[in-house]
Amino acid sequence: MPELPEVETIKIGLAKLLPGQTISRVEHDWPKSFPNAPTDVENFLIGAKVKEVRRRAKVLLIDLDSDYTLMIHLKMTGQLVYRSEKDRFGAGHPTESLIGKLPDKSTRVTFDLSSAKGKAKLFLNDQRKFGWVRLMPTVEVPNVDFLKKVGPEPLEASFTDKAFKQRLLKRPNTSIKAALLDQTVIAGVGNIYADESLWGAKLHPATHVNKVSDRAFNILFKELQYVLRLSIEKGGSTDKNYVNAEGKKGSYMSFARVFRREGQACPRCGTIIIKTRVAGRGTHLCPKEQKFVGAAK
DNA sequence: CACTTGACCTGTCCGC
DNA sequence: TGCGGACAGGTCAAGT
Repeated sequence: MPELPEVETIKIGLAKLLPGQTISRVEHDWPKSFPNAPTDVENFLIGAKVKEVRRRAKVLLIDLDSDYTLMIHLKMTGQLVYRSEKDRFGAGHPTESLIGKLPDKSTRVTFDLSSAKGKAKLFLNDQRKFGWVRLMPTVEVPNVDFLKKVGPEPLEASFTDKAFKQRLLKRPNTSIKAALLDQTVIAGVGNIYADESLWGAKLHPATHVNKVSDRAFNILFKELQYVLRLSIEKGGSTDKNYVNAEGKKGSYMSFARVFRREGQACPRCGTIIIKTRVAGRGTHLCPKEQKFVGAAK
């Protein structure tokens, strides 16, 4: 569920909190959450100081002054929550907070941090255990399979409508929704923003890519950028358990037009929004405005 | 090769 | 109330 806007929101939060902090200890209770921890932690993690926090696609990168990087993928239910000692590591925030005392039963990895300002902890929580952290030399980051194959960032200024169309046409015979979700086509789009942008462009998610007109590509591009930017501004989407670096929810869901709004009125035409299945995913659409125009020839 | 489906997991919800 | 099964959806591996 963390998609581009959610991971970006966490990145913005951690970028204010982590740089300058030294990692003093790490614990993990689920080996798959931190596969290479045993071999590299002592030498390259403990005692290292955080230099910078970055994001690429849905991946978070925490660069350390040991020239190692923590690469983190939250997959579906991952949370990365920072608590300072002042917060007693878990009093919780009075408002907007989804989680209370930490660690909780979904905590998989705990990093202890220290700086001149005091002690803190960073918790990787993950109910479903799909997420992971890996430690690797910073220079190796670009060579990780996923990052070698992943497509361009949709909000980069250099990413144009022309490039958008070109990338999607890499998958001419699949549905436009499957192409949007394909991380090797474009980085960072998941189920929420695929549905939201397709509604914006009045495109049926099952429309085959080679049936999409130039005009529709251009509108879809603008709509995708719009929903991603709006969501970052609103702190992301909290559907079930997404929270930012401070444990707070994002509010995009109250601005969503179709996602999780089956049974409600389409904001443009009033038709009841339906939920169906496209590209193996739950898919929300307005059946009047998003007509299926036919499969590829 | 292009594309789709299943596995990885756990919590929640729905029907019986 | 309890219980089985479907469902949630990011990515990789396996299948068509």
